[in-house]
Amino acid sequence: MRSMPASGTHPESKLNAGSGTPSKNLMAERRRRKRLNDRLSMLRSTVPKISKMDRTATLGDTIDYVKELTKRIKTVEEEMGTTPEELNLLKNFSSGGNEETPTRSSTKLCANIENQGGGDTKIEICCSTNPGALIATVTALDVLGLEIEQCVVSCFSDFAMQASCSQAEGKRQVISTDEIKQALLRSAGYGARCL
Amino acid sequence: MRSMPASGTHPESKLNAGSGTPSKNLMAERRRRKRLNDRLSMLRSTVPKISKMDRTATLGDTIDYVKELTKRIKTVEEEMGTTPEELNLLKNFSSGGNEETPTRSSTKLCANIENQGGGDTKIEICCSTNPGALIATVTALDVLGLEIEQCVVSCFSDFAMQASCSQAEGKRQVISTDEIKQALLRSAGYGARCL
DNA sequence: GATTACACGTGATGC
DNA sequence: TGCATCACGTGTAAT
Repeated sequence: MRSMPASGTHPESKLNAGSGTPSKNLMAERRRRKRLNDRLSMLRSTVPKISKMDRTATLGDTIDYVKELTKRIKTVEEEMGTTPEELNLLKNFSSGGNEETPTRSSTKLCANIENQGGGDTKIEICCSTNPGALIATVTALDVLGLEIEQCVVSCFSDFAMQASCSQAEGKRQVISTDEIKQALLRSAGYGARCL
Repeated sequence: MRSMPASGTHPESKLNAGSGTPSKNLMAERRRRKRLNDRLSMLRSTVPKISKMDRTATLGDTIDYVKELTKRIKTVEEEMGTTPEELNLLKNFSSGGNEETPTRSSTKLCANIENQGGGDTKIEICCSTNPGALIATVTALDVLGLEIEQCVVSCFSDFAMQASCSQAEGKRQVISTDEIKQALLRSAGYGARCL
């Protein structure tokens, strides 16, 4: 406890005792110091791991904490980025979606969508086998609000999938077949791996 | 630029000019100030958003940044908890996994797993249609390191899926059929909805 | 020219 | 005892 460091001489120090504009600057410095100490206290209360009440220690702990947080953020967001392609999908959707298909040159990738009327849609997609293609496609359909009624999947030399879907209630209705195609190509071509 | 604040009088200040043990403490204070400034610089280089080079501003920005980071961590981790059921699955796995199957009373739910040898496994699962059952099952298989080679899905009155899987390389090998069954029942019965 | 921010040296205080 | 940390008042450069 350092407790009230004995401000010693009250305002008006030795040299500028009688002048009219004596401690203008002094007061400013006092305020500055106070602000700084307040910030320091806030820091101490914000950062959980405070080893000592030292100024330097506080700053050091803060640095460590920030680094640790950014690290965690990074890893977690990486997992988030690869695991559910939904976010990327949604983003690509809201931002127009027809920039261009990222056709991942030199790997097979094609899709065929047929609107059967009555909210029913027939899906065919085929691409070179990549881990996660199936899960990405299923997720993409889910995001699009297309419920799979029946599907057949083969993942040997290529990944091939045929599915009959119905438009889920309450989801974004009236999606064009082309939108569906773009989304599926995107997700399947992405080749993102889960976990 | 505040640039080399003119240290003014070199070591040996006005009062302790001739004494032998004069500025012992002085040096210490110098070192202290240096350490503190170093920490401050490290902070400035660690925190991306530095509005001004002020000491107080630096601390303030740091506080804001830490708060923002913790906030993002919190929200992201919350999303992680709900969106991919993988984490729940993995947790259930590492913590024994055989507490009891949460058999979601009054809804159909059954699975059958056959080990075909050579890392090949035949999966059959059937449950009352619930949104997300397919995606949950596919995700679960992915987490288990089982790559789907072929599968057939029907989602009309019930959700039914048959699949031939092969053990993915590098993933946790030698999973018992019972473990697979438990995991699948869990995920399918969960009925968790993505997004 | 007034205000702001900093570094400096020093005395005080707790380990 | 010395060693570390702190608050203080002041000089001074930059805005």
